[in-house]
Amino acid sequence: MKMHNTEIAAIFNKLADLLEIEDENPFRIRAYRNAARVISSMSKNFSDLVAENADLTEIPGIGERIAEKIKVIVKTQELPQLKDVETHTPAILSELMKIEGLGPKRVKALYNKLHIESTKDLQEAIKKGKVQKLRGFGEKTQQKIKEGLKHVTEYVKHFKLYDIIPIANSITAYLKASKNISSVECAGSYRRKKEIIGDLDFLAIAKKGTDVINHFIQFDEVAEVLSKGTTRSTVRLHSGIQVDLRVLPPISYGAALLYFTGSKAHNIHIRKLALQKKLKINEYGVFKGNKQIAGKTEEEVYKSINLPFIPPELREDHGEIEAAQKNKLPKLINLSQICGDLHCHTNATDGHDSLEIMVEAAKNKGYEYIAITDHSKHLAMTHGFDKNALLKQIKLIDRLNNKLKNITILKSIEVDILEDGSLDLPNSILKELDLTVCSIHSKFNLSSKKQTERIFRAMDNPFFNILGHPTGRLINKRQPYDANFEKIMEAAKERNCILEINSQPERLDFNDMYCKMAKDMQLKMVISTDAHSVSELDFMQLGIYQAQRGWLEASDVLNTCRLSEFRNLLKRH
DNA sequence: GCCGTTTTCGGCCCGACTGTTTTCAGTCG
Repeated sequence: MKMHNTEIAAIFNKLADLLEIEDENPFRIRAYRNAARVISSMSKNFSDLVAENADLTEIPGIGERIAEKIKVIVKTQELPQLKDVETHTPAILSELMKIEGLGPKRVKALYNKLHIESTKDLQEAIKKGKVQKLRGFGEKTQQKIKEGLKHVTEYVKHFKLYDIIPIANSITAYLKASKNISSVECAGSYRRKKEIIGDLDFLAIAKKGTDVINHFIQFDEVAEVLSKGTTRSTVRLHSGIQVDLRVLPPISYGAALLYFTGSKAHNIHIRKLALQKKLKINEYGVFKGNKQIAGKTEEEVYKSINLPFIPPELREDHGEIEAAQKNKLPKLINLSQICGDLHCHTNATDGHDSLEIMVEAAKNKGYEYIAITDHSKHLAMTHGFDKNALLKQIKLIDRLNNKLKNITILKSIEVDILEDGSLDLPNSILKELDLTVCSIHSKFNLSSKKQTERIFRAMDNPFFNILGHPTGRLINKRQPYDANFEKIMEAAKERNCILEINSQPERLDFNDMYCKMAKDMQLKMVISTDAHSVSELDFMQLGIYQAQRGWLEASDVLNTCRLSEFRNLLKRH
């Protein structure tokens, strides 16, 4: 069994939870949590790193001790130290820590005084009113834990960015309508454009906090007010998402925006740099002693520690601060640079709109080209094309291209990669096309070796151009298929094949880490929508966000090129 | 347990809100 990075990280997080309950050295605990974060955000698999005998201590946050532990975990699937801890602190207690309102101290008290080891024990103790009698707990705390217990299963879900956008917009509009508020920004992971959002963090600039907070909690969608002070409040909406609002004066706007945008790791790194310069950064500003020397804008804060502005999409402490220090931040790609969409379906297979309507919509977006990529026959449920159906579409496109002005339709297909790595249609027809998008839609469960070789073989076909949704993952639903994506990237580079960033909200595939890895390897990429209707052509923005998080510049993405150049870059040899 | 343009020892980001307390601990972000 190959351990995945998330599983290794989970072991360190669990160890950290249990040691926290045992009141261990908080810095050691922080080191474990930090390592867990680093491990889960690495694009390269630690099992492979260990197999290659790589020096893990070169990774920031991983020292000799943790490196040793990782090796043990990879080899034995467990960590003896965790087993030791579990002999006096049951592992299940780390589950209780996930309940809102319960931290290490309270979990410890519940375990020591009431022998509570499970959510069921906890429910019963609450029913009997035992919890509120514990020292330091009280009636309200017991009630809060009772509520927390309800939500632990109900709301332990994360929201896809696309689903959150309209919610964030409606809250922004609602807050902006208040005349007490001079500006509003949705910060947090939303501003960093993460694919998954846990909660929303709003920042409002106003002279008086109380009026703003009172306005906020009266928002229609608010189901429950979790906390409410003079400058800060937390609510839960009917949709289940938690929303924080923080109110600050204009002089702190930049510092606050930086602080609430995160990520936490980015902020910690920034603050450490400030300390080296004998400065203190908090959400109110940059301070020298007691004197505020910056904070009105984010630029000001960065400048105070000799850094240029760092775009929110990069703020993960994945090297952006070091890059900024060397003045080597990427010039991130943006939507206006896209010249065409290279993955679209029509109602000839499983799309909603006709070819003509899709093309017209692409033209209205100002695109110079659009590739029509209906499915191939293997996907029977989509009424995928056989050779004759594709031929018919090719002829239709030829006719349309003769009539159309200002846009060119590229003849294409999303052809299935079959189990043996062959493509679902013969080369005799593929050679008539301008390009192919080749994708896996079946047999997701092959072994890593077989899956990797399947894709190698597909890429060996001279008519293979773009690998569609390369990892096959569906956010919150399906893991990427087991394959060695680093080797696949190397193979793509050797063969001059292209990788797709699929902009469908539940795919966003490649993810940010693979994008960055592909950029570092100087691979060619395209950003496509996989649109099944006219409205889905708008998904391009989501793909752009993902590319920005992956540090991509226009020069990394082929569909920022004009048509003639794009055609040249498509050529395999 | 990690890390180093002040360090191989001695630091480790910083503040708001709540509830249970009579001055602060616990939790959260």
